[in-house]
Amino acid sequence: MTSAQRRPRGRPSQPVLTAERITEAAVRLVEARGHDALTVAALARELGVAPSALYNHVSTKNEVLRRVQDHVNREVDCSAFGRLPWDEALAAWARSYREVYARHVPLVPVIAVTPVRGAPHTLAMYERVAAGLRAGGWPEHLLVDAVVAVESFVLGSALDTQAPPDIFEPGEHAGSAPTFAAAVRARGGGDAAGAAFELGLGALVAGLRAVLAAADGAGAPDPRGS
Amino acid sequence: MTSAQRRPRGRPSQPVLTAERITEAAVRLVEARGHDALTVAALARELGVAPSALYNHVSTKNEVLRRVQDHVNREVDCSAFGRLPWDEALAAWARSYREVYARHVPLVPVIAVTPVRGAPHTLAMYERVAAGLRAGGWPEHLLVDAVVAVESFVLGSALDTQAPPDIFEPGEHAGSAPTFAAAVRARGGGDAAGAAFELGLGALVAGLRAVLAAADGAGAPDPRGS
DNA sequence: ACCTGAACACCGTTCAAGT
DNA sequence: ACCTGAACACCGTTCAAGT
Repeated sequence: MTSAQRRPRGRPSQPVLTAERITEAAVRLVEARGHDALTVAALARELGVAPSALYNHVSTKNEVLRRVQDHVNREVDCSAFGRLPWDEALAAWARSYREVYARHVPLVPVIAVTPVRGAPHTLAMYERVAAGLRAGGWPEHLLVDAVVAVESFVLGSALDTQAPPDIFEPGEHAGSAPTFAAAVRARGGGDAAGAAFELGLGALVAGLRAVLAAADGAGAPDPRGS
Repeated sequence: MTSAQRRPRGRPSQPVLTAERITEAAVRLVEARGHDALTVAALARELGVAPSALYNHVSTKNEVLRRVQDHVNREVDCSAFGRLPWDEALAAWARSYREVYARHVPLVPVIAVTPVRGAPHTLAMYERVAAGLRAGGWPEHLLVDAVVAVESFVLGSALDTQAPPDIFEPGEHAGSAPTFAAAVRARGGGDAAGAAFELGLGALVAGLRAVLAAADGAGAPDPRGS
């Protein structure tokens, strides 16, 4: 069904413009010069064609973005599932996921709304996560919600990596926010976004353990410890 | 220091263009016609001036966006702090926060990187949250990380509200993702994004209760229940 | 001090014309 | 079938000229 297959005779000729080639060029461009550099004009330049030529193979720039996003998802490491208990594997997946999207922040709003059909690598990632959670005892009906919850936290945390280190410095209005200002001062230096992510990830995964235990049956211990 | 103060004599004259007025007009525009309608040209039109006139009062469109974001934060309901236990108040705050940013999705990447200095309403929100958590027993050094963790989850969940209902429908590649496809089918219909948010919020808050209990002292029960 | 109007350097996208 | 080149309808921003 590709245009290569529709080219049955004659010499192999020159490399042809395809959606796949456009995606690869877009990934190259983003990796080399960042997301701001990904314009239709730059993409066409990279491929040695006129900008309008691209529209014979993709219908919109957003389609290119969706293809890039699926491509980027291959970088997310799901290998911990099957090797570690589900909760540790989930945390490892979340760490890798966040790291990848911290390098591709403009794709965060894209992945949040892009259907998995037509995004094979994204689908493959979810399959590995789902299989790992099922093997860990998660019931089918809660599984997707649990994945989405972790994903929401991960993507929000990926955005947070872009915050300047002094984002919470209250400046001139410190007097009107004494409690918060003191808490900001008491916060450890260094990788603040990373510390918040680890705190939240630990809490979220612990809470999910409790959800699973409660779903498993009434004999499970009370996770609140009260 | 405002331009009104620098206008000591003469009649009150006509309403003057100020950063505050520009912000109000921007909020009006967004509320009436959505974020896509917020262009410099439309904003100038709303105010009855030439687009270039705005640059006498704000240095960039992004500054307008930051001002709108701070304004929007007033809508987030923090009233549960002081009225309810910290964990319930935190959950109520998170629900309101998500709801507001679900209506202002384009502001999500803005709030994630905007310093609180010069954002008085945002700072006031954090102060109420911080005071509520302190009263609930949270130590200063963990407080901001806990808030950031919840915020990351909230903002990710706000993005997730924009996902189409069939975002996880695997389509033609369902065969390569049987576990995930089955879990998607087993998922309840209705407000899927809402269900994932509530599952994650419950888990995150439960996990934070455990973090606090562990920080409070060695006598606290083991949250894992093992 | 602050507004206007023209201009600039971009965007993504369309489409008639070519081959 | 697919590419080029010109054009379109926008963007945000700058700046000389006015008052």
